[in-house]
Amino acid sequence: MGHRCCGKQKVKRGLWSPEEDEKLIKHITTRGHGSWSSVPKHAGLQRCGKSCRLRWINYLRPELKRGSFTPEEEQIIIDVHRILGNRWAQIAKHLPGRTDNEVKNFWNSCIKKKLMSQGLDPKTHNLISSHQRSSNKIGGSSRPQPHDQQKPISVNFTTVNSQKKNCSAELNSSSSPIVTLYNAQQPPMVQTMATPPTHQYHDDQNPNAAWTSVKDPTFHEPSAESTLNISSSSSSSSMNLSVFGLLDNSNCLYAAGAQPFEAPRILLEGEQSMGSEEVLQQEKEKLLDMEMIKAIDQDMDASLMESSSFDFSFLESTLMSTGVTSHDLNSMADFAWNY
DNA sequence: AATGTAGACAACCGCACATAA
DNA sequence: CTTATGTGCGGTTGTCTACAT
Repeated sequence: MGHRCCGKQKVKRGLWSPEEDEKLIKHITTRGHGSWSSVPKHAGLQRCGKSCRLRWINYLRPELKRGSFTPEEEQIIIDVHRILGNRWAQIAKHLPGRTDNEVKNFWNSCIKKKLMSQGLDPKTHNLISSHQRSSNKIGGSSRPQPHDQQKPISVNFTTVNSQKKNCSAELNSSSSPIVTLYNAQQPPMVQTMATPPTHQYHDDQNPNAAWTSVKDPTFHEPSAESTLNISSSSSSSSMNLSVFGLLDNSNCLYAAGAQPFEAPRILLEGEQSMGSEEVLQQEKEKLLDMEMIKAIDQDMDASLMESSSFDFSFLESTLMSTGVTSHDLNSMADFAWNY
């Protein structure tokens, strides 16, 4: 039987036998994989190189962590997915010992359903309108959601229990922030959250140490004045500008590949113009943002706003280099506004 | 007990990209 | 510059198992 990637050779397909596994492990541990296409020949396997590579990466590698996902891992997957979308390989990099395939399967079989049962679109992490849900049959449930027509809406990730025995990674009420989400059909709005975001920390020196959730010290309680409406004509992009630092705290919207665009600054009632020190501080922050945007710009073309063509791995490395880790993404993505 | 169904996971397929010839 | 080859990735399909009818 032929195989597309191996041409004429007849190769075995389907599940791997323990004997095949043994051969592959023996070969790779003693000689390394080198060129994957030559592995089957040298290891005495009737498989294609691609299949050997996949088997090794997804199943046989010694550093792989087996077993159910922990609640912390699940939270990381949700957080990173909110930013990166279906970039499973990138998401898996945040979870040592997990493979992209494993993450993808876990997402499709478990997390996706949880989100949908909460009325959230697993693609955008936004609330699904009742119309969308009934027409798309998302979640398979027609249970009406009282908040469908509202925005913004606070959704607590702790409300849904696992329906399957294997979904061991329950969302943890103590570590899950209340996230403010917006109906994608409504004009975007930036609003502070009802509760402070939490950051999760982990002792890098001690991999076995438990994750701890800490309230974001920079969080300020919402005030009536802090709600800000932003209108836009763009309708297709789902990019979260706040995540990218494209919108800074002085209403400065940064366009890709262009100089920052200073939106008209309207003083709120009772607000006083800033002193020179405040201005300096804001300029400093703006510069930091610009540094990051400049770095991103180097790797982005004019189609930045098409999320499909955006280099997320570069963004990630940029975020990392500025000290932002995946565990900080909770608070970053909490101000999700999509259009 | 037999059959159907859904979920979990493993594996495959096709495409895109990088690099060497 | 073009072509061939290898690798990585995301989407999809296949298989096994547990549970329901």
